[in-house]
Amino acid sequence: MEAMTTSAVHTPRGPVTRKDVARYAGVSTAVVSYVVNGGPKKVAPATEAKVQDAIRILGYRPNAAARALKLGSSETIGLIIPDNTNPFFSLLAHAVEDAAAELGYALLLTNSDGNLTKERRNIRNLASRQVDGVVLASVLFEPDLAALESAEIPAVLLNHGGKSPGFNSVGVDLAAGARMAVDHLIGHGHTNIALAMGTNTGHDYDLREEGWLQALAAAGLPEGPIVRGPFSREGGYAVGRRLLASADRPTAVFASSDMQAIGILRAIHEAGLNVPGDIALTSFDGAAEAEYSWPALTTVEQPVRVMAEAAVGALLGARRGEPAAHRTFPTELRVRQSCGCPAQASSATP
Amino acid sequence: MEAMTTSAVHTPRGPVTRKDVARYAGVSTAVVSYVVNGGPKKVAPATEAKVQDAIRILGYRPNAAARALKLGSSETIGLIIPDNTNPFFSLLAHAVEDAAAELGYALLLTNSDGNLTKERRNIRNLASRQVDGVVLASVLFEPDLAALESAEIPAVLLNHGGKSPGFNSVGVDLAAGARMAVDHLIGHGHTNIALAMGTNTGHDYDLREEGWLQALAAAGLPEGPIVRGPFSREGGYAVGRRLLASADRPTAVFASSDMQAIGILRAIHEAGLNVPGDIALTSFDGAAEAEYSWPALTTVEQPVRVMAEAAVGALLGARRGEPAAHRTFPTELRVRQSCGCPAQASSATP
DNA sequence: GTGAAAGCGCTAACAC
DNA sequence: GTGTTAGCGCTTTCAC
Repeated sequence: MEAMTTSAVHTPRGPVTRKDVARYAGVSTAVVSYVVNGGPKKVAPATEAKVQDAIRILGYRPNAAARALKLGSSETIGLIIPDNTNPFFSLLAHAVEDAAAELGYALLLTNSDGNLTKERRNIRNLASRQVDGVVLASVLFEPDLAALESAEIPAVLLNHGGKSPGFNSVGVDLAAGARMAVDHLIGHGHTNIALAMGTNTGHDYDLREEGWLQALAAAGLPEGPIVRGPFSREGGYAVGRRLLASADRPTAVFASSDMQAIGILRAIHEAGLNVPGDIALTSFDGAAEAEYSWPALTTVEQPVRVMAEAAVGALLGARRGEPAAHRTFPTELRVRQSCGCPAQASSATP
Repeated sequence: MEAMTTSAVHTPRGPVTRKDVARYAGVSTAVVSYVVNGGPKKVAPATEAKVQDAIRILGYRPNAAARALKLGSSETIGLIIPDNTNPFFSLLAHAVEDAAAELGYALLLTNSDGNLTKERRNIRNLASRQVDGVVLASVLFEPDLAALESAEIPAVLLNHGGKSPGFNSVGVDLAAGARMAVDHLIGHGHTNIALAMGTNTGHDYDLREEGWLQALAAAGLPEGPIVRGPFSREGGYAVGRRLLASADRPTAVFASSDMQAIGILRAIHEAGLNVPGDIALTSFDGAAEAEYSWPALTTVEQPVRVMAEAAVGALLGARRGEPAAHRTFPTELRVRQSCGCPAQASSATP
């Protein structure tokens, strides 16, 4: 007698597949697909209910690998950044994750550690994983996207000048942002304004440097000293010490990233000097950390969330055949105290 | 005549598959597999060379989805954390990514934003994506792992007391770490030591609180004030202000995370008070940011990289049938200046 | 040492 | 509205 086989149906061995659901609900596997995906065919309400019950009771979850194989899409996007430990990139990663999740995509995170070999390996790895797109903050100005191209995987470059036609990119106007920060310092009456510039592996001329130059020139001010070092707290610290030791110590400095500014701040404190009294400081990025340094940093904020949404949008747009484009977003000056502006009266009451 | 069909072979339409490689190399698809995977069968050196050439020339990259479907493993692990923007978690994410990449696994990053609904959704999502394991820093003390269990996906809980037998977990001895931090403050002569405790969604009694209590009791000191707030800079700031406004203002405070300490530091600075002169401070986690605050934070450092490696190891071990276990790692006190210790002479010379 | 072929779970023609 | 079925690209058993 077959009467007891229902118990076997209740507990299929191993993971539950669409076949188990179909059997349990007494329908074909196609119908299960239609229900799960809401199409492409319509299903009678009664049937749908039976299937939904079966899914719930059996605890069925579609196998994403099978789906990816069939569809040629993993519903996943890849992110390649130098270091997700850097506040700017961690914010970006979070924003990209949110934007992707919103559309049902998951995020594969990879760090290149500013290392070209790793970046290449990550690109290849993501390509073989059938990601539907890659957001890349490259070490290089012209990254090697061959692996992605041959797999027809769209990519979007981050904070890239957009000089490579044919590639999607999103970024901010670095020069304009830098000008804002330097102009603000000029507005405070400074005439000897240094630049602490971050150094990248292969990038060419950074437009923040140009912005600094432009602002100085426009105000008829002489070029201040330039110090260069890594985009990191440590890099900023080293650069800050050099600046302090120089003969014509500047009265203000524009740092190309918040992390560098944080390091510079430490160097200044250690020297027993005061910010902004002895040296004023502005920087770039708008990291959360910049709001809690002492004094709080006046910084040029990048609209990271908007940029992340645009990046994910561009990726998915590219899949639908939209042409590559460069999208530039405006930055905003977050005025705090490191520049010399007075502290706002705190609205919080203890 | 078929002579010219080679040109068609050279440029297979669409993505290159293992079949194209086989045809080009004049072998069967099985042999291509053997070569790509280094087994399970041996291949003659000459044949192998032909296949490797074909792979290179055609630019073949294995399809991970097909492989995942066949093998039942995506060679991917999932990470669920409250917020990858928090330095502790961003460091963890980086370390997990490294440990996973080392073994050929990729990392699917998800943020729960401290939100139970999102955490659940992320768990289910990762389960359906056939991840080979999940590292979970849960909002709850007893997360709902049903989706993972039914899919037979191992999980490892992070910084979980290890009270749930049957679950893998990795963490540090929170009480011992807290004791270290508080003992150090006691060593500086403080007798009124407050606790700034972070609040989690569903976690029960946090052992850092117990450690603080134990240290005080062991020294015969009275219980200091406790203030509670979110594990964030903002939370710390609010809590700091409350502490400063209280009648018997403490002369020292132990904060349960670096982020809170950063916020407290701001509150103290704004009040025109001095750290460590007026109020000494120690905290917990060992974030990079703690080294660059002013003054630099004395903090209990968690060995994040080691923990990440252990977590990934446990996941893969579980796949091989190893029993679940709780691994506890030692913390270390990074002595800097917020506690009252003198600054080390800096070894760097500008 | 090499090849043929079954089948992983799913989608979407196409037939009814 | 529902069912049948052909593959997506890969791994691996089994035959040779």
